[in-house]
Amino acid sequence: MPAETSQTVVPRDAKTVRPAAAARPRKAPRSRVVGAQALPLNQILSGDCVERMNAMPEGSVDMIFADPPYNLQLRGDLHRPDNSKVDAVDDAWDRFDGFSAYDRFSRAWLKAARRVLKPGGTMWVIGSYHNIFRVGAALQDEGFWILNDIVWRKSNPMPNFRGRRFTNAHETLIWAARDEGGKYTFNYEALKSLNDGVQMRSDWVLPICSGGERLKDEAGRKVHPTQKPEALLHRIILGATQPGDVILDPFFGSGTTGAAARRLGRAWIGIEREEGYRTAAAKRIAEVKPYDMEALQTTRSRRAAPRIPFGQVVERGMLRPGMVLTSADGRRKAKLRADATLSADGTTGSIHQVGAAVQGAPSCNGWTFWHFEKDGALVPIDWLRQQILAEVEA
Amino acid sequence: MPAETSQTVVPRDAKTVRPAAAARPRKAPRSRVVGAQALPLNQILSGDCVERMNAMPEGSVDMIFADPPYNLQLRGDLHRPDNSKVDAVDDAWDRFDGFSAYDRFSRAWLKAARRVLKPGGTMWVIGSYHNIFRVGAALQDEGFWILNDIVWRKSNPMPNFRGRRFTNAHETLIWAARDEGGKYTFNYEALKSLNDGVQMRSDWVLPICSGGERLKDEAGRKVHPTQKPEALLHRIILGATQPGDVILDPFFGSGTTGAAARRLGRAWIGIEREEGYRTAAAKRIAEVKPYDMEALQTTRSRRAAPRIPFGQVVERGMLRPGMVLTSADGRRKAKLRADATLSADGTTGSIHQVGAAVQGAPSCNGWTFWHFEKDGALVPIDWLRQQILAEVEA
DNA sequence: TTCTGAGCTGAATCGGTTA
DNA sequence: CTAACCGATTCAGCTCAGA
Repeated sequence: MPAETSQTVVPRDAKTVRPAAAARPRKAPRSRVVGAQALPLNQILSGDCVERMNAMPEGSVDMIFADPPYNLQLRGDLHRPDNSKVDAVDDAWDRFDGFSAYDRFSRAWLKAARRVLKPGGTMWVIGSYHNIFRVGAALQDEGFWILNDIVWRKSNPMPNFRGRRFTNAHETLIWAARDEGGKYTFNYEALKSLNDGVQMRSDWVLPICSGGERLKDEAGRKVHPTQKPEALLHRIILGATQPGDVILDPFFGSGTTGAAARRLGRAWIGIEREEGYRTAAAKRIAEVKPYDMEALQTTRSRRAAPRIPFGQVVERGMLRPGMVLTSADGRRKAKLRADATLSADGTTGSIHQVGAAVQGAPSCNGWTFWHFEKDGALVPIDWLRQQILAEVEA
Repeated sequence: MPAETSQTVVPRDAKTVRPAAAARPRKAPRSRVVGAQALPLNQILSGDCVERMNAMPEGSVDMIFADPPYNLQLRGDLHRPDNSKVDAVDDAWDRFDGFSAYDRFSRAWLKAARRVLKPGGTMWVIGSYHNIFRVGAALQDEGFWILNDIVWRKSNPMPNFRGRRFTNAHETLIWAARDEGGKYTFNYEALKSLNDGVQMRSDWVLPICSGGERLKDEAGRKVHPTQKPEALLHRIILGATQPGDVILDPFFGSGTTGAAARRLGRAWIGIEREEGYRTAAAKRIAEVKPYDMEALQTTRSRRAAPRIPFGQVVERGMLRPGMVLTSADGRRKAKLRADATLSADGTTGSIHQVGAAVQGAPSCNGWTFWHFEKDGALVPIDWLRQQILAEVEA
């Protein structure tokens, strides 16, 4: 793709982006005139998102997805235990001069975003604990009405290498209506069928964006440090918009919103300051093949079988720290501790480790080896796991 | 339990609450004097939590768990599809006049809470999307340093009856240190054990409080509208405090924090305005049987083990100066000198420095990198340290 | 062609002690 | 206070080389 001379980037085949709603024209227009101003559809606008949004007609957009800078405030380098260096987010666009500067930034773009939303429009914002509380409070102050907060539980997050905190395994999304009482779009049935027939919950398990989906440059480096998975946008767009709706992303980045919107037959508008991101996003979106409407019906999410750690049995009070577990024949004994480890014969460790140790065996399935007394009989602790499993699955 | 005449509620057997740290007195005191003021331990204080906290000594509490009112502002009643009425949270204490009143309330109690925290203390706050963004922003403004946000994913949430939103299936906790850079308690290994040997993530799956754990009055009505499950507090207390630490809960409610603290051998202080809750909580906590001391011994991290200098290994003659140490694959070699330094490739220094140098790595744990030959096999020199440790510990 | 193991990577506010 | 130094710390999933 040649260097851009105009201010906006238009995918080569923008004309084939066809909103699917019957009432829409067959050929998607490059712009839709609303009031005196034109609405630039299926294009990536350059420049500052507040200025760009303020130049757009009021009340013209059905949904906004925003992935603003997180204000991470990282200090030094971080190395993995194998001494390799973590490629952290250190871009200039993520640096702010303290909370108040970040708050001013947030209020400015939120105000502009709210102005361009239709009365029944909704907004999605994603963030982490570094910024999401400030953004959430600011959007409430601006008059948005929160409908849900959604947790994106990452199936494959980066671990905590130093062992000083919990693995940061999720990000938070806020779904908000422009106004309290607004008649927003929520495709309850579509999401329910996406979720194997049970209503969609506020926690979504999805992998991070990696593999073939992750945009790379010629040298194999990631194009954007925080590219979002298209599956996340798929669920958001499917649940909160109708085919043909206009979706605006003021922090367009690698263009995931545009790619998912095009695939799902929605119109989109991106705003992005960095030319490199605009170029990569335009190329990416141009290569997207929109789904047949029919294909939308068949999408299903996989649900992995949950793993139940032994610790849950203890936390839930099903076994009491201090009590003694025994083997089936009652000859081996071990004492349960509050962190769900066992201690016996001077060794401590997991149910599996201690089970192996007391037998002098190389390995052991502690779930079936260790028993507790219930109503006068010895019952394997695996019975307790089955109770939890049945509850979690239900 | 009789109606209270005094201002505080003391469980009948408060004297048996015994902090487990060796340095503590055998009988837990009703109060601990710090400076000029007394710290009321294992008691439920009445009245306003801000006033009560301000009457406590500064820097006297190890951990705070706070479950503030959620500011739900429900409009009208909520009915299930079968027309039964949902017993919603609509108590007077949960209504605030708009966001600014709630923010003033939040800042007041956060400021008071931060004052009573020890320098290395941490605070946990739980909330939902109605209030957590405001509380999170306020605590950042007050100087708290967020360590993690944690998602409590409910395995059995109340479904969304109207089909207009996602099932609200989680609540959010914020874990924050009093100050940036504070040396907080985090029992990494204990939590890892609790999670089957993999590090604990920021998303926790736990059932809501129901069944026998849920406090009911004589008529079978729930005593408190938002009683938290004890499993949640078990994990928090086990992970973020030591036995004998003082845990404060300024919104004590049904006393889950006190019950879990007592069970886990921690001292606790509750503050609660409503007499009915105080009475129920005191009765509940009095019935809690603390775990054995032995069960409270949790898996210790290597960080907490006494430090053995490598020089001791040489001094004791376990390794002989002049011999050659190698990496696990045998490719890197270094010669041991009498002052317990190594020399290789022209560089000399500690086991760590030379290990890093021969690999060209930024750092290296020499204990696990360097090996010596024992009975024909390569053994890491850390094995020798373990021998000394076992001897020192015994 | 298919399997296996080594290697790499991801929005990260990721030490503590002694001199 | 800073600086030096010790030494603790990772999970899931994809890619690719080699069998």
